[in-house]
Amino acid sequence: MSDKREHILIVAERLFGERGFDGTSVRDIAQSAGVNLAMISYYFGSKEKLLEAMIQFRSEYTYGILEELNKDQSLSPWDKIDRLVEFYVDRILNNLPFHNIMYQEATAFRSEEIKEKIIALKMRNLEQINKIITDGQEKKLFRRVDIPMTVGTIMGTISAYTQSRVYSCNILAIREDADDNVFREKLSKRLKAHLKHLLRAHLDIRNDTGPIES
Amino acid sequence: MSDKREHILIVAERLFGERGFDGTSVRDIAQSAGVNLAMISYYFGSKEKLLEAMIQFRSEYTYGILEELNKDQSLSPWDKIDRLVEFYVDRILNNLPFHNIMYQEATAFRSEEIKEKIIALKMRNLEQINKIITDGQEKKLFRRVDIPMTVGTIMGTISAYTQSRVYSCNILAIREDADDNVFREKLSKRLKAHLKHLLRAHLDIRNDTGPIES
DNA sequence: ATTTGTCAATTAAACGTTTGTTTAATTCAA
DNA sequence: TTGAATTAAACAAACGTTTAATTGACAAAT
Repeated sequence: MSDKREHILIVAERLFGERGFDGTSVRDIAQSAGVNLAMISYYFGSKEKLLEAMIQFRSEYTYGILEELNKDQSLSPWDKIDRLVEFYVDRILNNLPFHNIMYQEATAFRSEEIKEKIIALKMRNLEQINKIITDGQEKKLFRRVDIPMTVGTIMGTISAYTQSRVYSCNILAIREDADDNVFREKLSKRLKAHLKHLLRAHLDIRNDTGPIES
Repeated sequence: MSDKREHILIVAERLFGERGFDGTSVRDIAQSAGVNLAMISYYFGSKEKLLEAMIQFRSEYTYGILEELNKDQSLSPWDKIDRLVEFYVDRILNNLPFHNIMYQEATAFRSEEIKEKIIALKMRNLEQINKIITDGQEKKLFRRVDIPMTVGTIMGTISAYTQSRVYSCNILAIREDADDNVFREKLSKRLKAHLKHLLRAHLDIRNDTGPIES
């Protein structure tokens, strides 16, 4: 992929993430990327094809990481859960614009092709996490839980704090105009701790106790 | 509020939820609502003001429910958690378009006024849930957890399954073109069961056990 | 070594739509 | 008869895309 093409993709990713797909014009992208307006059509064919190319680009970039984690025989299921949490929090916080686009696009109408790509991506990830949890169940470490819903909890919790920076800054008790790295660092720590804590209680087979004392 | 004004709001809500704010034109709204194009400006002033009016409308509609739940002395903290889950799942699933708008708008750039309104709404809800959980902690039923993050987990888990119908249908193992009521019913049951299960393990003070057996 | 040919890269300009909003005239009810 | 409700038409601006002309680099031919 040529440097210029990739550069356009990265700029567009940031803009889409900030202002949404419809909220970003081809002219905005061209100007921010420092290229002529016509180059977007020249390289990608259309604005929508650009979005498809972006998803493709990022998918390839991520590919295989979950699979590697799964194959690693030296890690216990509990280790893998911790690694999973760390991986997802880091991955999402370090690619906020792209993640926001995926979130927006999954909801909005848009082309069927794009929707299918996003869903295929989700399904593939779900499959890998499914393996980790069922492995833990077979080893009598995890109790029986609703696995797809648990995945939704992980992703949803992270997303709840990445979609609105102002809200998150309120929760984290930092200034809204705080440095991006400070924001990411604080949110990352908080999310990882909470999710590990949550999943430990949720998955631990020893917590299959009787009814609640109320 | 006049009937026609309200009717426009409801129609716009559905369209915004389906196609996004930018993806819906004023002409789309006018046509779907069966009113003249100029009536939107006449009633609301502008498309953006319409969105503000919509948020106001729905906020008033919800107002007080969480507060009532909180005040109810006859319910134990565990009861309140269950009620909370049921309330939120029902509330969101029965107002999917509006909820999707709130999600989209919180991320996208848009006007500061709208963002502030959404955040104020979130903060108010957080405050109520905070009361429920701290009450449970004082009564030695709940352990110490990260409360804002826990709220994020509840909202995020629900949102993860409301933003993409196709994905959710895959998980629920139903046809994508299934009846809306069937979809809502199935998803509602699944989400409520998972969230109650999850929160029980997460909050129960008896689960403050030692290190994990790995 | 210089010229020529070729094709991709790049440009400014224009295309036809669609956008949100406004205008000015008309309808309608009180 | 007064004022709100409603309408069709028009507005300028912004949109995504296309066009046609120009530039630039590099291989082939002289």
